[in-house]
Amino acid sequence: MTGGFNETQPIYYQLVQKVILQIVRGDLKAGEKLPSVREMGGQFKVNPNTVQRAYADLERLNVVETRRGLGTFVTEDRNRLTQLREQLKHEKIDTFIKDMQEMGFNAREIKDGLNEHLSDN
Amino acid sequence: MTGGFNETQPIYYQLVQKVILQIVRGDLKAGEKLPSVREMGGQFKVNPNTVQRAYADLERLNVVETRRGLGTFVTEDRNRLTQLREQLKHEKIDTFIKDMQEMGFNAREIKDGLNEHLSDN
Amino acid sequence: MTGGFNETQPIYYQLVQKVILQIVRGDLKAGEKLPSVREMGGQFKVNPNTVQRAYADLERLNVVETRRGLGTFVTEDRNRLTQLREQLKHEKIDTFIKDMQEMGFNAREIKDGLNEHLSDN
Amino acid sequence: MTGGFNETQPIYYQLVQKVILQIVRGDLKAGEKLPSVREMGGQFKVNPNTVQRAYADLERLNVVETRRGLGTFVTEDRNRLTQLREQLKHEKIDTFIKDMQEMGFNAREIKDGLNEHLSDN
DNA sequence: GTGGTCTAGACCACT
DNA sequence: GTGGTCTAGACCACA
Repeated sequence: MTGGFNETQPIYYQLVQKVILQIVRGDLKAGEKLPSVREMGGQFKVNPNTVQRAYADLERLNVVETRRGLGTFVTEDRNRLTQLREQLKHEKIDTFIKDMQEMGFNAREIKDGLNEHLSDN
Repeated sequence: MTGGFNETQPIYYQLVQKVILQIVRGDLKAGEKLPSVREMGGQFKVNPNTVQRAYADLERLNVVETRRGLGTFVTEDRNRLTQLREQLKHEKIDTFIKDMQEMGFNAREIKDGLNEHLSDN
Repeated sequence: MTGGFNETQPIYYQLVQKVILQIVRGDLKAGEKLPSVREMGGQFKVNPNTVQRAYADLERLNVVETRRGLGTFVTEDRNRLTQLREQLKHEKIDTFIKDMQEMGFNAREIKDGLNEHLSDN
Repeated sequence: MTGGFNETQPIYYQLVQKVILQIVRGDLKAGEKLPSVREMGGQFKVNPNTVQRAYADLERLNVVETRRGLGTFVTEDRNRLTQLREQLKHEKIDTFIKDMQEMGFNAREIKDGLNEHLSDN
């Protein structure tokens, strides 16, 4: 609504996903500082409280750490970060396979379909 | 996905997906009658208004037809149904590949990851 | 500040503790409905959003469940509830012992001290 | 305790507790000099103002004395120190018993639970 | 009426 | 300036 956000998911949750994606891609590295809640709020035309909520969720996931008066930082725990990447990869693949099988496609069709699309690029 | 979030998708949208899935799987065949709005409302403990909205969306997608006084039926247009199946397959695969690439995985890793998971079964 | 709350702990957290205590005592039983966020907000002279935050935390702890449009309920999972009671008991005892030992008291002194106080009642 | 909350206690208060603990344990003896405000500030990565406030509280409790130009010292009043130890012991035990009883445990359960944990060591 | 999300604006502790 | 908490008030989907 406000700044290029999808409608059905809550904004704070989209922010969570966005940051996780940046970390998994390596755009945000271990120990790196995230924008302040006010900065990111301005950037995405969103209330700082909404960003705050996203950061709180990220902290709950042990993906970021906040240091009082200093800011919010990607965790220094590199194990957590590689674990996160693997976890997301497996989840993504699992739900993809499950969805395809639910639609009635077998392993052969899934692989072939994937190969077609990958050679498109 | 990663945390304990409520399902954020609107219920009517979940119903749309559910019906489409049943059609694609062949559980609901061309011309077959869908449960009435009330029936399905009772079955899923959902307000009939919500079911109504889902059926309206399905009609907009040319997947079902409503016949006044008779009920709602899967379209007789079998081309539309096979087309639907192909369309969903391609969409699913496309977004899967896009998501994986966004996370920084290349074609090789995607294929390998998929093969691992498929051989699990 | 507003309604009989301790100063150093955030209000939402005090609410979390309060509800957990009521559950552990058995004042709130499995499946029982909690007051609505607006009700409890009025009762404790606190903003409904603050209550909302407390309820969200309780849900994260698998202690309550919310049902859309219906309200917030103590979980039906009785195992979780007895587990919670045991967990709190052990945590309480552990930190008590740890604190006493840090202050330089040995097991004998801790037991004796406790017995004195218990016979006071 | 039960969830992943930030430490909500003010830092100055944590310092007060820390010093009192050292005194009660005997790590800091009657008349002994405490680290200067700056030293302790550096040691715990805390603003000297915060340490200052902690020392002021300790002085109010008649646990330390500040001598201008010399520094801050544990009181020479040994009676005050033994009294402090007893006082803390009783407070600790009292609130422990009160908390356990609030959670619905009776004297028997409290004693038994304590004995289990003490024999663990 | 019920919970869920969001905004605007405020105050606090800490650096 | 930074995150953390809280309020007041609004809108939404759901029952």
